[in-house]
Amino acid sequence: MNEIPRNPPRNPDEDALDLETFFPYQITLLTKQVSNSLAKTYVDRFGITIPEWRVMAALGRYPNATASHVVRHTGLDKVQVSRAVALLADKGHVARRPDPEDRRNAFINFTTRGRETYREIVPVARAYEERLLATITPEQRRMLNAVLDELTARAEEL
Amino acid sequence: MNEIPRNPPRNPDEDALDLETFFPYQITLLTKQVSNSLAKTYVDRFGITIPEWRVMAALGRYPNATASHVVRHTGLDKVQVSRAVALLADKGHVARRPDPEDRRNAFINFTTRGRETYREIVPVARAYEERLLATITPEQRRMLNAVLDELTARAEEL
DNA sequence: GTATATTAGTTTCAAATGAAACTAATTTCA
DNA sequence: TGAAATTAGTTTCATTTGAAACTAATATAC
Repeated sequence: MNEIPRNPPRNPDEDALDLETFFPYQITLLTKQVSNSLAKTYVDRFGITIPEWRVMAALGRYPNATASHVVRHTGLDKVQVSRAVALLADKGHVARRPDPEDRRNAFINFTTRGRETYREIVPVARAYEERLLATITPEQRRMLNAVLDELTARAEEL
Repeated sequence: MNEIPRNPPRNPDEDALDLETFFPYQITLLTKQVSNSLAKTYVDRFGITIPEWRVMAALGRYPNATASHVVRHTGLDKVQVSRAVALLADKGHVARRPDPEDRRNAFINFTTRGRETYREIVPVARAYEERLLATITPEQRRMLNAVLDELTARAEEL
């Protein structure tokens, strides 16, 4: 029989920190879980990565955006946006059109195919969120939403 | 004058998804912020990475742990633990002692120096968490804690 | 007007990541 | 027993990441 080694004794140090209740740890674990499931869904069902999905989400809201606009609306950095847009363009989901007024800019838009894919992904993303949040009350959802915004702003200050 | 390009028109698509209120997006942003600040603190002040800190946190709670125990208590995978432990050993923070009963196992423990470093980091980590959460009420903290646990369990199911 | 600085976006390079292969030790079972 | 399977932990390798360097275009300052 292959015995499972006993867990070592707990909390030898009075001031030991409990990782399980340490907020940065909790949120990191949850984010990893959520990102992995979503990434798998996006790749398996739509052949795109999370950065690509984020760019599409930004374009769904703010069409005819430049890469800089996408950066502002996705939390991705410019390198990630550049790469994600290039990949989406390869896949025929978006097209870039240079700005004749300032040729450093390029406006990014869905192709017909890209818009169709976007319209398929949105309900899938919403459904995932819905299932994830299904066990918490509407009141908790509101508070969670507000608290996350507050903490994100706070974290930027620190 | 270099004009800032206008933001493109908003919400052309009735069913467009708002990234800012999409839970997986919110939590990803917050986690990125928090991890980056903490990582910077740990590297600058203690010369260790987040995985190394997590291993130390696990050892503070569960001393004389094997790598498998550390995996269980940190949410890191075995590759990350193997590497983090190797780095901590190089830096003189931990030492490995083979289990004479089963020589596949090695017990990991703080060195004197490692324990001192751990005792310095804990209050810094707590202080960061405290400052981060300073603007939310104790009631919100409790709920946040409970909701994050609930959602992590839920995300594992999905 | 021309030189300098700035901006948009891309590419490069080095570090971080994690899946899969691997090594060594132990357990299982025929 | 001893061959096959399992387990602990490490190494390898391909991919992801982001900082910094770079290119091209435009704006600013002299």
